[in-house]
Amino acid sequence: MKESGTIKRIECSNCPLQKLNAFRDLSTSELAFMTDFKQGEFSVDKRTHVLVEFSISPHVYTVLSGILIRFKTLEDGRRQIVNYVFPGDLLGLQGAMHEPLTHGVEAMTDVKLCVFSRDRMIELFAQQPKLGFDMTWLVAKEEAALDEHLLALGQRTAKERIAYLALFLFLRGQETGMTKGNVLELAITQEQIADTVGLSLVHTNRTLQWLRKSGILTWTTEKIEIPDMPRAIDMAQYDHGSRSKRPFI
Amino acid sequence: MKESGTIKRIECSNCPLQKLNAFRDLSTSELAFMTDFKQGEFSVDKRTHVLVEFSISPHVYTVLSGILIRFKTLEDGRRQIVNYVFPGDLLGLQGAMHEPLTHGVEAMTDVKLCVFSRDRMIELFAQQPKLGFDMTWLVAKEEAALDEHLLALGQRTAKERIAYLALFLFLRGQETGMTKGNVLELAITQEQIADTVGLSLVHTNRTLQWLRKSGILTWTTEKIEIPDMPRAIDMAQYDHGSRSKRPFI
DNA sequence: CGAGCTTTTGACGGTAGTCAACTGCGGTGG
DNA sequence: CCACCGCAGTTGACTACCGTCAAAAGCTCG
Repeated sequence: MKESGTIKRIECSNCPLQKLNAFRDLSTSELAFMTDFKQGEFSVDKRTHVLVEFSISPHVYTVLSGILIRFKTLEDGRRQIVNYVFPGDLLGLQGAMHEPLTHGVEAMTDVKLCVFSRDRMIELFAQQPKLGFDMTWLVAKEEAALDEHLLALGQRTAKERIAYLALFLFLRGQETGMTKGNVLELAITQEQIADTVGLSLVHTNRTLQWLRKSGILTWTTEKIEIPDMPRAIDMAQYDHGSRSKRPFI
Repeated sequence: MKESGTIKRIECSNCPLQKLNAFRDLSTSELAFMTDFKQGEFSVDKRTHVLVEFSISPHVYTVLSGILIRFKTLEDGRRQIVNYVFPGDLLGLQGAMHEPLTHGVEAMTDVKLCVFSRDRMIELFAQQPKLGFDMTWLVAKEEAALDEHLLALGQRTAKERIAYLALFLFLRGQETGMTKGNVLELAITQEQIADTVGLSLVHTNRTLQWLRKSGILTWTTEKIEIPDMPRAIDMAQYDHGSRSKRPFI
């Protein structure tokens, strides 16, 4: 559990996310506001714990690059990964101002974050209503993703769940330009997969082998490869849903 | 699947939710704005489908009274109830303006809703930034609840899950003044419970009997009774979390 | 080379799903 | 009036999916 990070400032007008066509364009006024509003950048190494469950954080973040996990734990140590955080997503937006976090966040890859002050959040809503609106939209988008995860955990079988998760990660990676062909390079352990889909490590391993042998998808420690997309979608009962442009902050 | 409803207008300053101490007080300016912003009220009967999955809705709602469920379905008919909607909660806030809904909503009791125009939502953010901020907070609050549900489905056993759900419903009912002592009157079928916790109907039934015989909680068709609260909390590994005042719209 | 982590394999047991039938209750209509 | 129906809850028998325990095999790294 390393601790690391540096703070520096770059122009929002050069924000790398602007280039991705999954995100809407910001006006010059919005860009100017964001450049001022932003406190700086924060680079964290892989495996760093960015936010600690039950602690209080004065910051809100936006992901510039990299992937993180959000998770919750039970007293006896059982852990549930509740979602994966991709570039453009918000981080640490808890209900109230000074409440303890209800989940932890850990970087799965090296990550760059934009840092904002939690206390100044209201300024964004006051001065740039459209950005405030977008923020609500972003949170609502994540809520919709959690609905999907709940559907997976509650109704899908082991094979379906893992195929669903592979597709979910692959497609989100694709949106943010992290895929090459039908493969997403992402270091993930089988224990993390197990903690996401609510299966034991052993059963997760066996299910992964089954999916591999069936030719539907190959999921190794360092990458997800989906050679037979139609069959994967079928196996996962995956609903594409609408993939309109996301707002971003 | 009845269809019913009436539209009428009442003053937001008389909003019954204001009286509950789970909600923050609105300023007179905010109340004035809301009274204008609100399109009217919508009364729906128990069992009515308020929002239909995959359809497009021009409205956003707030719950004045009653309880509803949000659910998603798989093509083969499997259904997952993703959350319960209580007074003060938002309804139908999808990401974009004109995207099809990703979940359906059904009234579990007779319900009164406040109706707002989806297209005019941006006005709320522009004219009452604090309300816009509150709206984001509300969505974030629900997201936190979904995180909890995911933890339950992914990590908890059958007994724990059902105890968790009973507590969750009871406590939310308590917040909104719907409980009497240690009982919440709420008509719910075992099939609905099963579809929430991701267990089969038969196993749900057996688990309910086990919890009843153990004296932890009695959950019948028409009410939830929790005679032994400490043991229920222990069984569910329930984390109270912070119960600060919610914003409301 | 050994330490530690991740993946893999085997054996066994238990929790939970499926199938099917039966009960109890309220509503409806012959 | 009561037979009949539909719905919700309950029960039994059987199955199987998945969890647990344990150990071994691969890997990376110091």
